[in-house]
Amino acid sequence: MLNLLAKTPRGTEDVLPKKSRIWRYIEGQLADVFQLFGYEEIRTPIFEETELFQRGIGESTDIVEKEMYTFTDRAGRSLTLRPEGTAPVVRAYLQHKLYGEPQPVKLYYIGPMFRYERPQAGRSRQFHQFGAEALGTQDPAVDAEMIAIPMELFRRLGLAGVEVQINSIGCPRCRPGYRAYLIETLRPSIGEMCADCQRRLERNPMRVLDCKDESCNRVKEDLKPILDFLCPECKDHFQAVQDYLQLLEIPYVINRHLVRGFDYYTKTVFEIVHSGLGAQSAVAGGGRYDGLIEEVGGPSVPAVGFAAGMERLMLTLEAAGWEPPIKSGAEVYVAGAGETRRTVVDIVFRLRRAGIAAEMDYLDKSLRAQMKAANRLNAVWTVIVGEDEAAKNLAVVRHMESGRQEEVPIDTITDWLKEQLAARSCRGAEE
RNA sequence: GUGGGUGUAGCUCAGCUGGUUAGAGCGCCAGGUUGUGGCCCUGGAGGUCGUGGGUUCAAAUCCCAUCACUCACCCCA
Repeated sequence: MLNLLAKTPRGTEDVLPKKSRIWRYIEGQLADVFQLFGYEEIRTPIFEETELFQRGIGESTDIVEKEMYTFTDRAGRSLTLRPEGTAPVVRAYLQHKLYGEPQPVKLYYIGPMFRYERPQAGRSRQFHQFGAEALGTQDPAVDAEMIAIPMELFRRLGLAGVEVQINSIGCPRCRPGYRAYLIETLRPSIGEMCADCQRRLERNPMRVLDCKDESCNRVKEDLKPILDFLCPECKDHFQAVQDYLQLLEIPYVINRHLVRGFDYYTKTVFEIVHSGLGAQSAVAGGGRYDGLIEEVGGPSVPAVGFAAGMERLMLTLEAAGWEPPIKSGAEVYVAGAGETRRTVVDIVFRLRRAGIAAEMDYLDKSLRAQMKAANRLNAVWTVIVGEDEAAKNLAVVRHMESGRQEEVPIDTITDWLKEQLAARSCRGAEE
């Protein structure tokens, strides 16, 4: 269909104006919500030392094993396009010794992430996440905050039908016991499990809980949940997170099979899912990672975070029939008839300098075609400059919705329109 | 990496079992109104039928390959 050169690489896309308007709207709401919750923005590089992700996310995770965009620069360093946002934030926390500042440090980010995967609905190779990290506290109230932030954003956007799922996967003290339990209990019947689970049992036994294979699940029916194995500290913490969620009136369900793919998680893990997404049902996910900072060479500092997918969020909004509040393309269109080019250009630029969005024709079109364009742009007013009137310093100003029009002196047109538009937005604000 | 589906105009798609110059709706441009939008009417531009090969007198249509897109698995936002 198209020349390969006239095409974005697989798994990437251009965001054209129709969509970028939605992006900007959501990004605006996002900035407001983060501000309310006390988070400030951090912008980290788009690539990092490969080792940061290997150590942070975990050598045996799918991301590190087969999904990273890794390259060698001219000096022979191994660099990787960031596949997620937490490790870079933790790196920045250490690099700039933010642990020396008042704790917790609360940061948010938004930007592109890269994973080499087969694209499908809600999944691409370059995608965008926004997320937050709170470093330096183990207060379960912050765990709840990580769920409350995206929920508040969704509420503002009017997105219904999301479900919060939470679980606890314990800590280095209690999780090994559960892993051992799983391996011990399942190994005898390993032959009855699906191929995926046989592999999972070696690599990441907790993953077998998440399997969808029917026959395979019969073997696991009687398995005890990890919640039965939590140490007192983890148990209390999980209970406290739930208490806070109830206090905040955020509905949630406990998903005992929720595990998540990164090695760094401890205690609380959660996902926010939406049915409009197809197979990739999570719009947001996150959890606590009390061991990560130490793992990448820093002090032992507890932390929690979440990340949400921009494209996935927009898919859910689309599925729900959501439309962004869009401003019209131009407030005023200036049309010309006859030899009036200079006057038209003059009026347009004066309007723009006065802060009024103004547009004109650049293709020498007929007046009729210019009116069509004004209509398409949703212009509130159209200024029609005719030869005869212009000679008398006059122009016709037409209110597009009502068709009402009158003659206004050209040199007062900016103020006249300013007044009209201001009156209109006042009325709009009252309604 | 594995499996399924689909590639015809800018967009959404017709084109049956192969048969002249490949169509519709929407969009775009122009005109109907030589100085006035939305509705309506008329006309126009725009297509290597994804690409390459094969079968055939003849291929958008059948066969093969390839590429792209798409959905799903694995995994994740």
